[in-house]
Amino acid sequence: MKNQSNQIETVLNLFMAHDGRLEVLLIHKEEEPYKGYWMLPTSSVLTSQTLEENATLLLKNFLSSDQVPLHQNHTFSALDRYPDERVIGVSLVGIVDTITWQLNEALSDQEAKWFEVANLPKLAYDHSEIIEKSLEMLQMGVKTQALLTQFYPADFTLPELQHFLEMLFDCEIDRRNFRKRLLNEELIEETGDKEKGQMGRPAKLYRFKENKMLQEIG
Amino acid sequence: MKNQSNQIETVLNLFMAHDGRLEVLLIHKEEEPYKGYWMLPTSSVLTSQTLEENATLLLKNFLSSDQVPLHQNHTFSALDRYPDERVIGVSLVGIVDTITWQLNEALSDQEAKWFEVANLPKLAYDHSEIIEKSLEMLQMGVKTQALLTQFYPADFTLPELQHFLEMLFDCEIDRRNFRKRLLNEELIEETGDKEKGQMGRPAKLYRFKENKMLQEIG
DNA sequence: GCAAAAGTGTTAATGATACACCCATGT
DNA sequence: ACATGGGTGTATCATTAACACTTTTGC
Repeated sequence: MKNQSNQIETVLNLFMAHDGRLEVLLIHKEEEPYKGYWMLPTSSVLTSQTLEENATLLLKNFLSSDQVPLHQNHTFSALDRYPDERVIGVSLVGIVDTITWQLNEALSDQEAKWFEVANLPKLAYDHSEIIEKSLEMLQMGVKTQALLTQFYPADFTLPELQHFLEMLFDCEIDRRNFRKRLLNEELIEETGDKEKGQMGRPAKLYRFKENKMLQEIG
Repeated sequence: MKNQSNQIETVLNLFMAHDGRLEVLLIHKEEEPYKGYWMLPTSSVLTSQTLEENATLLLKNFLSSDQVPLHQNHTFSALDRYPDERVIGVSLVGIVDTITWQLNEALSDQEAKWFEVANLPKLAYDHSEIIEKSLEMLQMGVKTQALLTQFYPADFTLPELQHFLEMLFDCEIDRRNFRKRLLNEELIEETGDKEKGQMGRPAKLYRFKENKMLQEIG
């Protein structure tokens, strides 16, 4: 009972907001089991690493930056997670902002790709369930903590932000009230610049001012 | 890298609301390290168990009931959690209501005891940090999910409930507004009975009606 | 009848919702 | 000048916050 050993892995959920859409990074599985499926990146945890250290190393395989704060989520321990052995998976969620994001150039689209969350391919293992949980965490985090600023650290437009939230919470938000609220509560400020290259009137660019964040959306 | 093995334990956080106070179950450590300290119950996880199964077995050592739903919280992996080896600890939170609670009679006060959270003894390992995280989770859960009904499934008084929330969120709540809100939103109903044996006017007893729950407190 | 704690209503302020027209750009 | 999408203001409604006196019990 005392020296029972388990295999543990971290499961990395990297999310990005792209044009008001939510995307997740998946890699292509080249071997059985689940050959041809896509999956979240995973990595076995050594006894000399914390979960966060392990996942940060894993992250460096995919991004040019390792400055992505990771948020631990649920730990999955179902006996049939893997076909053969029991592997405990700890899910860690990272938010990649649109400025920092750079997929490692050594990786081809065949190997690793951003997928829109609303339109995922067949997923290996229990990764579909893991992503589901991560989405719940993102909703929670955007409401209560400052996760939104991690998606949009700077230079976002209000329509962009609005569409992102509408998608994440599957709801509709009134443009005028949304803008009014963010400005009245002095959460954001204009950068002075405007978006370019879109159709119609160009949108002003904003950034968040402080760390207080939206209390309720959706 | 593939067959790296880790030791995993569950860490059981049992909470109870008692007279509007929040209490946690601790056991007394009889051996080094941390001899004489108190700690949360823990149990090594076998490869044949899920975390929840393991913690449910652990729970049966302390309570006469095993009908306590467990809520998984954070997983702790710091390298120095234990003095000698690295043990990953998964924290699980259970809420014991005032009706179901029965400490296993084989246990003396020397072995296992409920402690008020505001007044804890010296804690072994990182259990102080673990309890801290659990409290955050309880706050969250009481706000958004129906965790409050798990603390008070039935026959509570409104002052009792109010004091519990005031303690948990470290805030003050107006009696009249609190009562009005719960009744207006039709969350609770009178049982018809009244509290007995207290000083002053006896309080009416209530129970929750449905599963919708308070949205915002504190 | 006195102390202790529970129960009750009204008003003011604040925040949320609903809604329609004008403005800046590219073609 | 027209199509596209972004920016703006006001009135109403709902929710929250503030506040003091009366009622029921035990002693």
